[in-house]
Amino acid sequence: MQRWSKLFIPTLREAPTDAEVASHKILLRAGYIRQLGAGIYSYLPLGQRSINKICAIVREEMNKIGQEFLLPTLNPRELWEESGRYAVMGDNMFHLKDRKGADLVLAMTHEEVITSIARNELRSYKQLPQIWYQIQTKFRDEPRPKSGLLRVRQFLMKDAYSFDIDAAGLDESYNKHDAAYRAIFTRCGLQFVAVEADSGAMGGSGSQEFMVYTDAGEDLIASSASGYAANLEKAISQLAPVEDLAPTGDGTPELVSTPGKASIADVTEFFGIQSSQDIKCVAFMGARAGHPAGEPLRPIVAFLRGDHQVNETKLTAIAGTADLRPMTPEELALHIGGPAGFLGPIGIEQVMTQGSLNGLKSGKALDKLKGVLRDVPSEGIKTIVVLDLGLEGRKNLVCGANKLDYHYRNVTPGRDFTQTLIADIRNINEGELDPIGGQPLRLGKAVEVGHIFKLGYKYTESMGARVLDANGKEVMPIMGCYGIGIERILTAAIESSAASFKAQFPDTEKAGDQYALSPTIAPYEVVVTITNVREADLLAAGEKIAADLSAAGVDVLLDDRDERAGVKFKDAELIGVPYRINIGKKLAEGQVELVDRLQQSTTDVTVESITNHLQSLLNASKQ
RNA sequence: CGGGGCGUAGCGCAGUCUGGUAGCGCACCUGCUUCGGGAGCAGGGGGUCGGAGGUUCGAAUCCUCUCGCCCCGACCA
Repeated sequence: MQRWSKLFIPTLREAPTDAEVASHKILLRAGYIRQLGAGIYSYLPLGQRSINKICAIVREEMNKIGQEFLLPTLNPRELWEESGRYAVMGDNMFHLKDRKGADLVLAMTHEEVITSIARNELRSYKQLPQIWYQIQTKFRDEPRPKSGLLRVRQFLMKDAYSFDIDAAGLDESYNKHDAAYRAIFTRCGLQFVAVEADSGAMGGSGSQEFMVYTDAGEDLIASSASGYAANLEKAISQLAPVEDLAPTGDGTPELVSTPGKASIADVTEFFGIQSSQDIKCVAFMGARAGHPAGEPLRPIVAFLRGDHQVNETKLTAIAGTADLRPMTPEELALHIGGPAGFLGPIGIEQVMTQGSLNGLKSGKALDKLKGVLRDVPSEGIKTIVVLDLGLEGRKNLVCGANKLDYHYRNVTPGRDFTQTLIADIRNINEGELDPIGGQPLRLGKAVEVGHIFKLGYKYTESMGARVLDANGKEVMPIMGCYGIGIERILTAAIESSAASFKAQFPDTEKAGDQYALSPTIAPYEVVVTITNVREADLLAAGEKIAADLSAAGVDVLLDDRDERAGVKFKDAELIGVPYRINIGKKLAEGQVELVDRLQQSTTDVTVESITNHLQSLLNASKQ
């Protein structure tokens, strides 16, 4: 049992102006954290207790599948040069020199350190599989730290790495982490979704992010009732059928004068059509992925339905570029042949047309095409034309004529123009149906609390880790990596809870600061509030109840401060503890009040039964 | 790195335009009263105005430089 009167819990009545998001304000006001610099925070006793509880849960679950390490954060620069990440990380990594002038870095993650241990120690397939993890401070020189503990430069991360002899083994290690992560987040009281993630340039075979919906998040994810969930960068949907326009005249493309009609809205109004019956053109220049700067940029033109938005991550992956930027007017004229507002697919000189690669949509053929695109040098390259899947099979569309103040109608893909490839390159929209169960998709901001990723051979190859297999042949172990942001669990829990309180009491002035944590991660499971410590009966009863609870194994905080009841109630709520026992007037009748902040209920319980009553509540919450 | 905003007491803010040597609320300390939803009255302590330089008889206030923090964007294995 701990006594509030002896503790350091510096609560604030008002939040510092620097705090913008709910969790940041709450963490400051509740005395969990204090800021030292941009993206650098001290964890005060309450914050530390909560963090410790989260770490304990992570350890318990991770110990079921792996072994804990403690690894150095101070790393020699050479180690990161070996893996090739020294250059990749650039300014995102903190650099320093020791007294001899040797270059050191502060580790952002521990793939390099772990792999160096693996290559030195692992010799045989008999030593595999291994799952190694650590919970440590990581450093990232974020270009823009923000939102309290959500995006910081120094933070705790649980990082795990698996080494397996083959892909089947990696699948197993990956699945173990999937299960462990679900257990961890559930025990922490989080409502999460596991989404398919963009595996980036590495093209790994599997990658899942564990996300918690909150407006403070920086990612957009789509999910539906049938269990489909994906990052917007990966999400696909079923499109409702769209009625094609009836052909006019002889049904072939017809040039129409459309003076000044440069926007989708103008054009659809002019023709009296839906935006889904119009073709939108988005034009980019991009550097070929994996090639040195200085190579000429390549033109990439995307065509989508007028009511759809291009997803640059998808387009980047498809086109094999490292990045994209919009074309300048000069580039539009050169590569497409028309002015902005009147761009269209007819007449573009493409990198490849009508070839065997044309029209491929998925699978190995698509991968092959992407490979080919990557291998085409940029010198003198013709335009790469990408048609979004949403336009496949459509007829009699309206599009720009690549001529100022003119559009075409009766344009049919495949008949009137071809493309380099057809692919999914758009953002899904909320309300569209998911691809597996046909349920409406919900789109929302979310924060990433965990990520599991099939790494493959990236590090074992570059850093030279080898073991002998059963045939005595030297093979590379295959790796997976798996991260959890410890502070983000706390932050996400606060954000979610604060948001639901706010939704419930939209009018309450400070609803944004109302929240409650799961007892599993709250700094204390219960606060025993003696409403007036000057009344000997109340004081004695509170002491006894707190002592009993403590003896029963409950993590209890006794508010024995000589403060007014209102102050104590407010403080107890501020620190997010889910249960509160009020020792007050009803004691004369042998009763105390149990306030359940998660259920938002208050019940009278007899002094004799309060310990058992609370214990059963706590046990239920741990299921 | 681009755009915007802000640094005055522990927290929230006023004062800056129109220079005259710093003020309010909360918090803190003392006393009395009060005691179930951030108490009342009285008294009190605390800042040299982010930093440096300059202009001036005189600078929180004007000028120059600089440091820091927040927000939007870019970036984010």
